[in-house]
Amino acid sequence: MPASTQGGRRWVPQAGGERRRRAAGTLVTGPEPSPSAPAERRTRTRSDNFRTGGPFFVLPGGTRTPNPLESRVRSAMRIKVGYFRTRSLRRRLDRCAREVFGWQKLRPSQLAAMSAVMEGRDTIVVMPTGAGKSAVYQVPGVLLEGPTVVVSPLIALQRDQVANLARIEGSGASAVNSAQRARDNEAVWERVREGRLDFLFVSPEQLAKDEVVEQIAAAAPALMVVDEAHCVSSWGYDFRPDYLSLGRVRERIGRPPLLALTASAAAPVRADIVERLGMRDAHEVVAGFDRRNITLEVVRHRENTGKRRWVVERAAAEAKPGIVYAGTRRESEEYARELAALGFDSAAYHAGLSAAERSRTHDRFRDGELDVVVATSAFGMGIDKPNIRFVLHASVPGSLDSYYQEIGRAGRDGEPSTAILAYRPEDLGVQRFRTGAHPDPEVLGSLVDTVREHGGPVTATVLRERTGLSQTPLTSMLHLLEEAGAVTTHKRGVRAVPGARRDECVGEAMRIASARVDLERSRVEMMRAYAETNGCRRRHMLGYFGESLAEGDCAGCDNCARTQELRESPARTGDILSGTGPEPQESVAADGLFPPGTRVGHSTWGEGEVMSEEGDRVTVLFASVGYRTLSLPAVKARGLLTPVPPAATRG
DNA sequence: CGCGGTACCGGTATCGGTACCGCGGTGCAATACT
Repeated sequence: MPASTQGGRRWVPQAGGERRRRAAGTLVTGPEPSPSAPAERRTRTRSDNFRTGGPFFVLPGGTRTPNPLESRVRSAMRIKVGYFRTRSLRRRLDRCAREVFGWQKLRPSQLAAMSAVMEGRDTIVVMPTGAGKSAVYQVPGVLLEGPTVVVSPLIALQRDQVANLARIEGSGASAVNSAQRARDNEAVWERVREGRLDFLFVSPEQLAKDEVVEQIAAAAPALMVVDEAHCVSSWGYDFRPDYLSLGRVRERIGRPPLLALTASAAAPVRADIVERLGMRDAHEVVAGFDRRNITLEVVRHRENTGKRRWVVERAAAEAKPGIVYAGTRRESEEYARELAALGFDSAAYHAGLSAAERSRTHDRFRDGELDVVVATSAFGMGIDKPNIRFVLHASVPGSLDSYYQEIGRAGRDGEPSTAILAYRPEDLGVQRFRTGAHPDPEVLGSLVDTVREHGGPVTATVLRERTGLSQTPLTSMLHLLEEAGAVTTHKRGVRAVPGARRDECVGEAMRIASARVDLERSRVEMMRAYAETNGCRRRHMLGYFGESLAEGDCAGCDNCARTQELRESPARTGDILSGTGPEPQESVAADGLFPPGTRVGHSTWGEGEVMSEEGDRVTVLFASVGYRTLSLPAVKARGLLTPVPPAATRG
């Protein structure tokens, strides 16, 4: 054992700025790294040394011949080697978690994800808030030789993570961003060059700069992490396009394994992340979505004024603290004012407020000085307050992914909490608007012409002036045209692809855009279905994420509570059923003809995957058109869906 | 798509109805200015 066991403690950093990992040298496979040869480091950390023999004998002269014993030998070895490899790897991970981070026990899903990362596999992890997602890169980041690059969407988030890791003795973590002085950023690069940094936090925009990519490449990173990876899919196409270039960045920095982390992503979002980031043979770890201490409730409203009054009253009545999500900035301020008028400590939070005001609200909420924050979707990422008792949506979000993400901020302490949605079908209008319309082929065509006429590379600013388009639609259209092969983006601007046929490219761009808009709209429709279902909301939501819930296993939703109530007091059944309230549906046991995950084919919509079967309806996610819900009797009577053999299985 | 604000009109009302218009969410980084 090395000297690091002195004093009964391992992992103590040696004096003189020596890296902690050297003190714990036994945990690193292979010889000590030589500071003069940084590029060699990464190769030793992979588990190649565990690989077993190949399927060929190499004969003298270099000819290969199939190994007749190969399959038998290999399968026998795989069992043994695989077992020991897994066991020793897990022991290392467990030990590091315990001794470095002080976590007594890792969850099986955390271990599975970490093991995949340590083996050098591309991995996508979907874990609900509070399940320890960060640990999945932190532990391997300490064990692997070479820095870990973490792509994080918000500077505030980078700060939190750096501060978090700073508490770990001897671990080096820093961020590079525009909020820091140039001198401080340079000091970080200095530490990267000297190999004294374990974790480097950057935004996707930083990675759009050549000098940043080059410096990272020179450091031979061992792992690239994309935190809050749903941003790739939700922001990449229009709002923050640099998210779509992360796959290319990964190639340029030496193609380290890639780990994507998110709290909320249904099947099409996961598939989009994997594709956009260029992940190969991605290992998928999806932990349970069911947050059993959160009760689900939807209250339907007809009138807007009635709904607004109800929202204020409900927020006032709920146990504090809580978050109210509003659909617009203006509404968030109005609700905050009304709650304040009732004597509550409340504040609005949205992107239109000054940075100072936002961070003050954030801090006051964290420190328990606020009862309620009324926010737009700007509030959320990086909120890890454990005791949020309710999340009340005053307006319906644009997808169940967003909704799940937002209500997931409640009850991280495991105590009972409530997620309430004040639902008006009209509110879906603004969400449909936000999904974007099908682009106008004439606008696309003239954009191509404008780029062509310019000759050389043209910047987005110039294009905005020439076309009169604002940033978001322009970015979205340029991406479409790039995907369609009409233009390319360079450091210095957009350039036309020589020889590309204008009308064909516009047609192709229209096709891509239509598919995307259709998918987005079908996601809005899935949100509607959740709000309007008479069945178990929990089962409905879990089904959306591809998880099934046994009959009667709901941990609390308004519809199940209502059904229960009916069962216990049948005398009232008649009243309620004939009344004007929502009709409680007798839950019909699904007949299991199309269990979630089944691949099916449809004559018009092509291939799809069954998401959920509920009552007499089956919801299928089609590659071409997004989500569609079909009536089971019709499916059966007309043979609408045919089973398709599985294309690929989840890892 | 739906909402709120404004202009306009009828017929002469610090009114009431209607038509129309503009707006709606998310952040990085770099730049110009104090």
